[in-house]
Amino acid sequence: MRKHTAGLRLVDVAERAGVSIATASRALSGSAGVSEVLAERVRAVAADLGYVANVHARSLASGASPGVGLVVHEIGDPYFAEIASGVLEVAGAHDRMVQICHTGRDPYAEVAQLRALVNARVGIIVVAGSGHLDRDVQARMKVEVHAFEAAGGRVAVIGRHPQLGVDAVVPANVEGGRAIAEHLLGLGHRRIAVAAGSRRLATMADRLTGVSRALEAHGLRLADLPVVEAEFTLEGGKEAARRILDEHPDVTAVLALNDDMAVGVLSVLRERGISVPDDVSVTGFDDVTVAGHLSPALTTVHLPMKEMGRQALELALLPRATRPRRRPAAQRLMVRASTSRAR
Amino acid sequence: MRKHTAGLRLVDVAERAGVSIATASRALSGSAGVSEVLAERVRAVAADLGYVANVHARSLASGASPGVGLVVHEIGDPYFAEIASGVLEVAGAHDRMVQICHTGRDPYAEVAQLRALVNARVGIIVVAGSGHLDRDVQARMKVEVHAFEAAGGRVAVIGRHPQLGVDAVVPANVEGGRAIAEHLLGLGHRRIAVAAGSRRLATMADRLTGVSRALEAHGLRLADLPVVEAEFTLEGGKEAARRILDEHPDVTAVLALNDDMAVGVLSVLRERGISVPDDVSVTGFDDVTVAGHLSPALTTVHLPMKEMGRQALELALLPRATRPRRRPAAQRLMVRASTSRAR
DNA sequence: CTGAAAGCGCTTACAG
DNA sequence: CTGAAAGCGCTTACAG
Repeated sequence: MRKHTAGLRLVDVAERAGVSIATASRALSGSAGVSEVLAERVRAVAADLGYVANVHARSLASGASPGVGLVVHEIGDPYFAEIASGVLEVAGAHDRMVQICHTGRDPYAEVAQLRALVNARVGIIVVAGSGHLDRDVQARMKVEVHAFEAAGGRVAVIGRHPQLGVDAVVPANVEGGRAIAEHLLGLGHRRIAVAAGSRRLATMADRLTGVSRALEAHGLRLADLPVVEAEFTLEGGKEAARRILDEHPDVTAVLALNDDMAVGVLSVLRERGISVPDDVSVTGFDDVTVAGHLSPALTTVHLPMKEMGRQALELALLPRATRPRRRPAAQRLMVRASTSRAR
Repeated sequence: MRKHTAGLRLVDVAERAGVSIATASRALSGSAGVSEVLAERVRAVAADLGYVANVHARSLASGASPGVGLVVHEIGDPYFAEIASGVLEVAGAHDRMVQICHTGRDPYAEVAQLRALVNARVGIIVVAGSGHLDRDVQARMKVEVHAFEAAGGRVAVIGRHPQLGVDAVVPANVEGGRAIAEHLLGLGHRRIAVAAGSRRLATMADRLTGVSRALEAHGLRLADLPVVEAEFTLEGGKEAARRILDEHPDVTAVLALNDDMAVGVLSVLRERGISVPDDVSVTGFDDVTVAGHLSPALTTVHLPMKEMGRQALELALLPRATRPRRRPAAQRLMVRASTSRAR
């Protein structure tokens, strides 16, 4: 904890400008009811002195806070780092600070972080992690979010959050899943294994739904394919790949449901001397910046993460609408070097 | 801005516990001078009610703030994202929120962000961006930092910040530069081009110093090599690579001074059909998570970014020492597939 | 050990 | 349009 020594206070600029602190306050916050002459004088004095209002005093007195809270699963992940970049960009343009929280992919940690943010009295919260399909998690999220909104807070989420009823930026996960699966099917792959994250995540469920639809269009069923669940990370991808290769050595393609996992898959394949794409094709999802520079360059589904971050904060900056807003984020199939015709 | 409706206040728990708010406050903050019986009763009531103190009121009254500010160049960069991950981890363990700021690599923006953080009344600031060699920038940084420290704030930096005199985590940039250059020289490379970021950054200067020393040990001089400056990013790497190839088509190795740039270099080389490492060897610096999974896997210098983030915050969490503390962070040469004997 | 009271630095009805 | 004053929700000397 830090002790402030007394800095410059509103009284100081008020005195110097020869007005009351009430007038000074109004002039500085730009509220109506001050003559332009006085307002201008006060502002000049403040600028001259380098005065900046104490956020805590201001927030306490007004009950309003300019802070924005950002909840991510793991900031070290490129997916979230790129989203955060977009959020920071917009926050900067609006002179707002962003407080960021990790959840470590634990849905209950997410609820706890949400509460911490509410307690920190931020005015806006952006939740970048995927929604969860677990009823209990949903219910808890809902409690926090509604309490926050009831108190005047604004929240926007990235991804589908069932039942939450807040403004959302929703990436085309279903379409992306379908597109990437179509791509593999079109190349003649039938023995496809899926490296997936937790199926309890809405994002995961949606991507799998897309994959399933593509399969059905080809007379196949997702249930007949090995779908290996692991952590939604590079390490998780490795683990999934090992299980896939051990249990289903005849697969011709591994469809990983995010790029991190795909990188892990590529890594295990390389270790085992299995050539990509000659022996096995591999795909990812997200198209993080490095995806096109991997070995081999990764065929994946592009999602505009940074733009999604920007849009989410922009939504949250808007006053609340009567019905939750929904901004779709388009996907785009990126065919690169990690896929080829089935052998 | 958000309007709070009245939440639970300290009075509420004090009343319910049958004590004064003074006692309640002391019990909850764990300060001495309350009987254990009362303290326990108050804590039980607070927990029961789900009471959490209003940070703004607390900060205003006590003059102390638990917030930590983190300044990075660009959170979308894996280097900074990984550092941020370490910072968030430690912050979480200490129940502190972190406010994060972008500088977009503009040193003056860095100074401005620092000031914003000071105004936001955080108690701790971690500066993750490299120090700058420009005198004017240094002086301004120093002013902000000292004002902050004088007011009781704690700051730690990552990287060398000349003249700043604060606790620092200092990566072995000189040694790393020397190691990576040694590696190339050992492979017989002599016509080496350097893809560098701004030489005004201390990090860059240090890495170049290391390179220079290695060269001298082989009777060469950095001044005789093409050192191309560009942005310290993937795009900058591309630009540098183009200039290097156009102006010095005979180089046998490109030594990029961070991984982002190296990725850009690899990308341009691929475009032009130049084989790595057969025609040209390429090296990076930092060893971001994906470096080992690039095409080809990148020979680079490993720096423990996440650990550096952790250590920086841990330093800042310590009370100020009489002399600034210095935690070195070791480098490690990672030889992978992007380098081979000079042709 | 406990409490009444002042004070942190602002904002905002309420008067004028 | 302007100002005196109350109040936001805490902490912390100061008394007892």
